[in-house]
Amino acid sequence: MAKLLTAIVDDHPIVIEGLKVLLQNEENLQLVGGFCNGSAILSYISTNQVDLILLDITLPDINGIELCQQIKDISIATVVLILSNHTERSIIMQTIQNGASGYLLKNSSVDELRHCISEAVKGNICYSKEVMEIISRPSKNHIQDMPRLTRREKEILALIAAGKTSQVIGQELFLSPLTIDTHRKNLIQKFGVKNVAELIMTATQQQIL
Amino acid sequence: MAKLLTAIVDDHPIVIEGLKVLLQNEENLQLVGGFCNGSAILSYISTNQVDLILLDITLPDINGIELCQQIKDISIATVVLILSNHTERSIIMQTIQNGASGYLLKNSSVDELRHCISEAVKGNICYSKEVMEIISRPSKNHIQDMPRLTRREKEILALIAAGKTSQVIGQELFLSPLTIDTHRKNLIQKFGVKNVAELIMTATQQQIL
DNA sequence: TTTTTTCTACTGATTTTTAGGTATTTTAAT
DNA sequence: ATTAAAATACCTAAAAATCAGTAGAAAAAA
Repeated sequence: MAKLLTAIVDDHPIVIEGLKVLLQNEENLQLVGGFCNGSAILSYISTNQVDLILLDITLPDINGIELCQQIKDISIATVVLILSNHTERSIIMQTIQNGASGYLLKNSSVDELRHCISEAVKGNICYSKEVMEIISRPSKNHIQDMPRLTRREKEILALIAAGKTSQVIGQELFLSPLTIDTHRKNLIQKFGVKNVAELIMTATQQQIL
Repeated sequence: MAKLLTAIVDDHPIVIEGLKVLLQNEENLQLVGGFCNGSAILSYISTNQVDLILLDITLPDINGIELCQQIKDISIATVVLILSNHTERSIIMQTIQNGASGYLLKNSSVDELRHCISEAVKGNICYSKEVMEIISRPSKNHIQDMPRLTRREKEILALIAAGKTSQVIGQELFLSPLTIDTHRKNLIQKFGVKNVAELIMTATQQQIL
């Protein structure tokens, strides 16, 4: 069996170097490189074969969730394993939805990493212990998932978070302030909150802002 | 010259392992261990000599900023170098105030890490390039430091973030709603924002909520 | 092409917040 | 013991947000 061509994508050089060393002794892995951003790995896989990618969510250019999708678009056979610090249920789910084969937190043990890699290349989906708990029994912080927001809603949410009133937002977007009020109302309803204070709080917790 | 006895404190095993390997070839360093939490390193240094500690801010038990102080209380000669992801000016300043000899972001290059270690053990304070920029020319996100909030203000800020109105907060704290309005006003003024939306946004960005 | 979703805009009433202040009491620090 | 800071509470008035609806036009999906 040929060695798995493996790439690491993480914005922390130290993590990349660390993972490289940790994995260089693995019998069935062949490291092809470490990448600090999304475009680097995308351009690499367009011309080179990569069997396995260890992918971080937080990257300087592209969001890891979308990057996952783009990787699978270019190379459907490449197995993507997420290695992230984000503990939000919705983020985990989105990555799997976008074709990832597993999700580990960075505080996973090295054994867990090894195990998940071997499961993932077998075609199974694999989570680290802690992630398994997050997706199984939703605890206090992970009760509600992120509501689906429309483009306009996201735009207006950001402007509200910047402290702008409906009047001002209306002027900026060339819309009636009454329209902004409607969006405001819909945002509050979608998030199931009582007012903007709670709205902004919830949205930031869910990484929307 | 004897080798520097060096410890790594980070809640990510992968980072610990990575740093270990990266530093094991350094001539003048002798790694004494990796620690996943604050109490582990504290109990270690009470009975063992440690010359240099690479310290993360986010830890499962104790906050790294306070841990830094506690380390220096036990062993004033131990050099502490912060290795963190937090880019908030106030956090950086607090660690230095608490006795740290330098601050690096985790996306620093390995060379920068080496350089900062050598500077720190010489007795100098050393920052990575990016951190230097944060503390030198405060950019958009780091303009204002965290204002000093009183106990009451923090308490009320949290209740506002939970979506409660002044009426409700007043009832809960057995205070006049007018008093809550005053605190609300003071919070908005202290943070230099226009309304609660921006207040909550700013407060979360500065890790106060 | 039809259906559904999103975006737009409105009415009217009510609640809440914000802006300008002032002022007394309590608590903490010197 | 004195000073400074924090916490309390109030007034007036304007601005903004929230609630509870409806509804047409545009865009996207089926």
